[in-house]
Amino acid sequence: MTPKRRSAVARPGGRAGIADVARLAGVSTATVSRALATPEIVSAATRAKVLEAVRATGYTPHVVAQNLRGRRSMMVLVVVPDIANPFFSEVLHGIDDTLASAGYGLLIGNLANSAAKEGRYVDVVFAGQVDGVLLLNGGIPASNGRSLLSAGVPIVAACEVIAKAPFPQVEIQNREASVAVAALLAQLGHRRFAYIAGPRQNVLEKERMAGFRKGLASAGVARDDLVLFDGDFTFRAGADAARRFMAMQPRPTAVYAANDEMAIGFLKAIHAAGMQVPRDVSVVGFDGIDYADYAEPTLTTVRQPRHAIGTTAAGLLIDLMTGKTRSKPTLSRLEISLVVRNSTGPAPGTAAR
Amino acid sequence: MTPKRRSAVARPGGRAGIADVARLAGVSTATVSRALATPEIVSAATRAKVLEAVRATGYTPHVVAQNLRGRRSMMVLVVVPDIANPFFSEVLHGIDDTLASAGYGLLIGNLANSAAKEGRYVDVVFAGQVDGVLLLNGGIPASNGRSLLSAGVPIVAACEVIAKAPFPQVEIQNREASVAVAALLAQLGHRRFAYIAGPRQNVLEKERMAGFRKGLASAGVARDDLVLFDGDFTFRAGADAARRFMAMQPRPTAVYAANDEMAIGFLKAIHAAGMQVPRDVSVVGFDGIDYADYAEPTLTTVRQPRHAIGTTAAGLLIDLMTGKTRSKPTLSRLEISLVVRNSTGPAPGTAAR
DNA sequence: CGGGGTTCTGCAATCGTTTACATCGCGAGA
DNA sequence: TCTCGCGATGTAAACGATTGCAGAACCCCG
Repeated sequence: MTPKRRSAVARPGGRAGIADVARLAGVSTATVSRALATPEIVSAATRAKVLEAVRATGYTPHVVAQNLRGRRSMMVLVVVPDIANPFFSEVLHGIDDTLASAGYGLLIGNLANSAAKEGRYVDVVFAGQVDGVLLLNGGIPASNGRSLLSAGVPIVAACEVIAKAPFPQVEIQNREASVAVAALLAQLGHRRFAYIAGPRQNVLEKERMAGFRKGLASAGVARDDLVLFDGDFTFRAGADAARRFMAMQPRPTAVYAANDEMAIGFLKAIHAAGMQVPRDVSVVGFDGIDYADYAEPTLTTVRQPRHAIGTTAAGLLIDLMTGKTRSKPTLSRLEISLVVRNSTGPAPGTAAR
Repeated sequence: MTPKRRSAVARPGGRAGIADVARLAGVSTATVSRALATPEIVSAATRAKVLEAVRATGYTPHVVAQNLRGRRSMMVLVVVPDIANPFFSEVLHGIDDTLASAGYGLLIGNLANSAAKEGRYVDVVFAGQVDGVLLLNGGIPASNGRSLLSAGVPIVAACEVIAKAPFPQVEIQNREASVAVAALLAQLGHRRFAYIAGPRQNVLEKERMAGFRKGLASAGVARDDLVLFDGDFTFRAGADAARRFMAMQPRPTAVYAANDEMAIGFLKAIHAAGMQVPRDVSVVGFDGIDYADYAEPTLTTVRQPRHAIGTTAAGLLIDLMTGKTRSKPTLSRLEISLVVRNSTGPAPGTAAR
């Protein structure tokens, strides 16, 4: 008889749908929907009936269906170079906090430092799976000719700024911080320097190196008195630099690394070779990861507001997604602070002041 | 005239839909769908026409709509205690690798060590937003009375095993490893020990402590010769333990920490107080995070196959989601290895052998 | 008692796909 | 020639919600 009959409480196999609730409450599905989405427009009596039925059935709206109709997914894609990097994981944390409290879910696009995966995430965006994208990778991903830009989805970039990008970006004062590092070291009496670089095409790297150069120049240091080591932001790169450093004669007395991991790798290797920090050489890092305060000796570094970078970027994206603002190429610059710890000291042969 | 007419190529405002493709190719939407999903059942000529139209329109299937019809979301929720923890981020990496290559997206549920957020993620699951859940937090989340278990979604747990859970789990040999640590230390001549614990209710903590106790007992160490420090898996907890350690007289000669971060925090604080490792005290950690090899001295630790934990768990979940297997309470145990580095040495007063 | 305005509710279209079922055309076997 | 079978395609009903529109019920007032 009753064709397509469903149990009044819940379908045998699955979850309760809005129709089940409607039937139990004796109203239409439209009313159920309204009772939940805009309670003020249904009568108190009806609302009570519906809520009771919702309770009885254990109904939860099916988000996928809501999204389809509403043409939104309440989901944000975050493209991150390396999820295992402690710097990014803290930024992610900030992003998650802000997004979650606005009701958005976080879809993680981990590049694992292999740019080839970018295409996959572009497809995700074109497939309408997300309402916005947060780029932490310093580039605009593309997939067989389609740029992410043409997907018509709000975008915000953070950490690694993208030149001429038509959307808001959040960055920190890389250059200013590096100038300050140079000033600190010069003031301690250092005259010969080394710099452990990140990947050369990386924006952060360029800014940090440029700032360091500029700071040294203002301190009257000759260009020749700065030696460069190549690196890739890993512990190992720092250790490798240390080996090359040890082979030099005379050696620089102060080393600035483009991030903390390389600085710590350097510290470790230099120690193993029998040198003392900061007696023989001063070392400065960048980022302010937790571990920097537990290195031996504790690392002087530039502390980035990692959590704030995340919340700021996420906030900008939410404004874009909700239509509160329109996408414009703006640049938010967050302040950083130089935290001086025990890996820096007076240059060898200088009287402690 | 033509009611509801759409541009033949793409709607002015938005993306091309399957109807646009169908119109351009001169076939029905059903055929377009089939040409893309099951190419072998459409004629070669039609297939070519459709593919050409797809190219011309730049059509990408709308995943949300596909999901609605297919009653799947191709999305997995991972509940992780703390995304910023380097241990978990590497596990996540493994999970991501496996899931991504099977076409699943990764939805991150970061607890940020505040269990209150659990409820939110349970709701996500009940809302049909994910096809499966990966639990790394050692508990089954619930939201106002509804347990995740009743959501009818495949679940796999990893890292922190959940007692009597009705689904597959992946863990490592915590107990065996701790026995091995005890044996190593005893063999080095140590007789008085300290253990820096994790949160007492944590399963890993219980296993590690139990194993250590067992190992010490087999080595003939009296129960009184083990002192316990409380901790919570952070650097700071290790440093705090060190302060209490320094105040003791006589002091233990070997310290085992339930994870690497605490071991490194301990190392650091002990050093700052003027003691030498391993001359005055030996230290062992657990996890094998990258930092451990860059601590001063390099840390002896138990290395977990973090990436493999992730891939294994994800693999089990995929089997469940695709119906290849049915959920059963199984336990996969992954091997770990003891990596002996420079933070361990003969007990003070023992002749180096 | 009728008219006009609220307030609440229901009907049905809609979002963009997939897919069960029906249909069509065509070649082959009877 | 009729029928059967089969491959290729189209039609339309899902999937599970939201929402524009219109109708019903009610209230207030003249």
